Amino acid sequence: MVKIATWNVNSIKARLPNVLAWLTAAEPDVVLLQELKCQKEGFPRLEIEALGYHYAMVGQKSYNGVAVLSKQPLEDPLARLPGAEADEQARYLEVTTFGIRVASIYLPNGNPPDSEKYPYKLAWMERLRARAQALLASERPFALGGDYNVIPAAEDCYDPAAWADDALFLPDSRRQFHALLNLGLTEAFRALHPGLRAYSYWDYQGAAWQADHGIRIDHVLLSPQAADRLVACAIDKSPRGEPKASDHTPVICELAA
DNA sequence: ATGGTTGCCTCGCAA
Repeated sequence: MVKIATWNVNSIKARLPNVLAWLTAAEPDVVLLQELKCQKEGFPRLEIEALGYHYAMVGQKSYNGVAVLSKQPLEDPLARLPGAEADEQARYLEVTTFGIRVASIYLPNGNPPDSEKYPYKLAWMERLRARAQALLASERPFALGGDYNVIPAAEDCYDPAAWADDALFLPDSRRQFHALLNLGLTEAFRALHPGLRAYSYWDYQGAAWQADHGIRIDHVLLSPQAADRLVACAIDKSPRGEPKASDHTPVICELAA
């Protein structure tokens, strides 16, 4: 069994005690982290390695930044999403571990939709689709996990009307997300829990956590060869209720060995 | 009701 988790930690430095406590309790084999908000030298590698994890990361000052932690070594890192060589935003890291190709994804937020940020988001999603297509041709198991900044459907949102004009829920965002799935990928949580209302993000503002005003935007997409091994997928709400929590909580899936 | 929360490390921006 391989336990793969994804978690947007909203600053690895601010979140370090929470992250270390959760790794110790949940014991995931592979962890995809997003929004590190630091460069390589600021990454708390000693503390992570002390828990038995190898790691790879791509950093950026103050914004973005993604990492992969694994109980086994990481091979063949790809530190950027192909298709825009001038793009300096640290939002993509792909490695091989446990014999599985995994990517940690921090998809652009895209707000406000009338700014240049929205076309950047859609173009980034098109690049991701092209990358997924190339990976599918390998016919090997892979998992693309992270903060997709997309609410796939109305049932993934406490109040769809409140999000109607948001870049996370606009039709073009959802269309592009479903185009990705339609390549033949399996969205692990929804595949195992059709119709279940569950969220992975609650805004810091307006007591959203206490009111359960959440959205489900953190996803793990599996290739057919990985989906055949999928035995469980869950959202672990407990870290969101801790002091100094990230606004996101981990999503975990288990693949048979 | 144009509010409110968090993190970065600037005096605003991004989420």
